Amino acid sequence: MRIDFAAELDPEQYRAVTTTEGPVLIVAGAGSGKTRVIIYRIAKLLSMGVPQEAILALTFTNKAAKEMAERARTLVRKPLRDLTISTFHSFGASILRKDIGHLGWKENFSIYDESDRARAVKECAREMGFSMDTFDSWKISSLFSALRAGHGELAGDDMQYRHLYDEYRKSLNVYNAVDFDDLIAMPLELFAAHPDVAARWKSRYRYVLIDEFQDTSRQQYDLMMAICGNDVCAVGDDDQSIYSWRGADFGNLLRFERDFPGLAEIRLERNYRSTGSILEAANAVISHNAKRKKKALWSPSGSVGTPLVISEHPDDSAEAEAVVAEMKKLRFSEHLPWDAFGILVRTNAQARVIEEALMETAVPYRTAGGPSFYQRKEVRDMLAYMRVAANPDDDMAVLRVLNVPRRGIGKAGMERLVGLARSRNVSVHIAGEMLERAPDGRIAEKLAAEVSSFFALTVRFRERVQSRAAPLSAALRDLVRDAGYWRYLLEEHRDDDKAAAWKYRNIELLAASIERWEKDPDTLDAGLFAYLARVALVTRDDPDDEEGKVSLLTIHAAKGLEFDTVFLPGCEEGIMPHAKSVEEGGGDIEEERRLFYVAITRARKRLFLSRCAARRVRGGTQATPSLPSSFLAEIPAGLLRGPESDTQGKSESEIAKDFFGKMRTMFGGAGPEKEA
DNA sequence: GTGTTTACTTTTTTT
DNA sequence: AAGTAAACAC
Repeated sequence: MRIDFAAELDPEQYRAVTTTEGPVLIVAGAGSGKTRVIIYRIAKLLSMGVPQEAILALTFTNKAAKEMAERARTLVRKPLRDLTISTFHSFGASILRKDIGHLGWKENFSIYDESDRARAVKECAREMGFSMDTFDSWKISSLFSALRAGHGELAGDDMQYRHLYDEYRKSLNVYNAVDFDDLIAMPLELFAAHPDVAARWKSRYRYVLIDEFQDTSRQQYDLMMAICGNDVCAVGDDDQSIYSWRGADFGNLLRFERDFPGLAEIRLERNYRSTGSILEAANAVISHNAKRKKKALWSPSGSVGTPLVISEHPDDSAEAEAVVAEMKKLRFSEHLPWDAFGILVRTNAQARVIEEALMETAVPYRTAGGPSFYQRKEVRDMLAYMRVAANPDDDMAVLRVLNVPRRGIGKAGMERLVGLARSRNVSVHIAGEMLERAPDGRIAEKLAAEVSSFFALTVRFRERVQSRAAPLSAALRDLVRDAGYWRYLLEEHRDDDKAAAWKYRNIELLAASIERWEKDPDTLDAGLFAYLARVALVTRDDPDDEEGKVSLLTIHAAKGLEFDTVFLPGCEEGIMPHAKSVEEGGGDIEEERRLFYVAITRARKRLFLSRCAARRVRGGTQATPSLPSSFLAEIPAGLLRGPESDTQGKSESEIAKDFFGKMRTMFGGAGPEKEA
């Protein structure tokens, strides 16, 4: 590895990379080469002879972790198998994987996502006799999540759930499961109760690097402090803090300065990404925030670029069509590939209309919104089978597939089992065994037999995988057959076998992706548990940057990315800033502004802002017409211009298309689509 | 015990 | 609009 650090980095970056000893805080503005600095820093450490296993880099999203690992490998040009680059949550999971025994869980614990969590909370509530018709398990379970993550508290009406919370926590232990928040909270508990274990982890990592530091929560900060020594480097930008709703606390920047008084603070304000107009707009907008470290991005190239374009539309589908039309125009006039465009939305719901427009015009696109592949019913069923195999006490998984395909265990049977389990404070698996040993009557006997044949299926699966008789993917394919799942799909969709085939295909895709993962040389542990831990933490598909496609993303998902041209539809009061953040109490307008800032700074050359008066909201049209976002007024007028007049620079067919587009929005309902 | 109909809410953002 | 959960019929 030969890297000329001084030549490949600017002076501030160079300092950030080479200040390897002692605490460092890097305040890195948008587009200042933050990821680059981290990658080079890792390379620097390795070039100094630091062993890979002594380096820990923590990021916030799977996507960032993956990208960082890939870029580091490319730069260093050798495999980095012993380097730890992971998210806080998966790092927490790996700590628990080794040492959860100290806390009274078993190593084969399951990781619950929010739907498992909500369901578990619901079970507990039912058990405790809450009236289920008014009980909102999603709401309560996210309250519990906040509680566990160390923000939010039980107050007022919510006090009644205190006992329920305790019950929920107990039930997780019975299920031998932990939830997302436990992945951070439990390692902290572990370290507090077992200093020897803490010392072992701490001694392993000599150099610790934290990315997106502004998005870390207080607990994550504590976890960092438990692991790191004095050679710790935090990289962040308070202006890009957009996760406070899940406990991110950019007060950690101040805390860090206080906890490491002698730290070196390095500021990266040189922006290599955007034109002068875009930077000026971004700086102007963010300067309205009172709570921030003062800084200003500047462009070393000094190019001004084109003004930002703002346009208004009668409704959201007209807005979507305008975005598509503009892209087609630029693609032609500037020879831009599709992947030069990013369409950034505040909410996933906004993406729908745009997706329709893209599909209609056959524009290739990728999206990170919407439920992930792993959320699909048939895929979740398969994962549930695997989870039961790994951890038979995982009741949420058991209840999901115990009668899928139908085994004649209906509502009554389920209630019987769950009732028995709850009364003895054991999992359904154990309850099934108890029933088998001491059945009372014919029905119980039959029930017990069915339950045990279900578990036998999963045990067989586990044994094959663990004895390495078959790789996971092959074992899964067999399981689909042995469980009769394929036949079940056919029966479920008797009237359209297309749907059945589609679902079967998804299962095949799952098996194929497992196979790929198993064969990947970077997979250190191709075991069942490792796989499940991995997929549990993937809540969203990170679309592998497919080339040649427009990106349609939420602003949150777009953080860290950049595009030649960015579209920002929905610049309306209520969307951006979002209504939920404007209303009384917990709302945080500054965070919304940061979100707007993040969106603006994704653009390299062109930025198109748009808004519309009427938006379609679940069926009907929105009650009151929307007003323009108050953030728009914060952009200096000199940087903005309106859309070009309709006919300018357009081909005849485009003009014609526009004409029909207008007709459609004026009269509605022209064409095959139905009107709400 | 299972299949069908009806009532109803929903996610702001993500690990 | 869509998808789920509960209510209802078989």
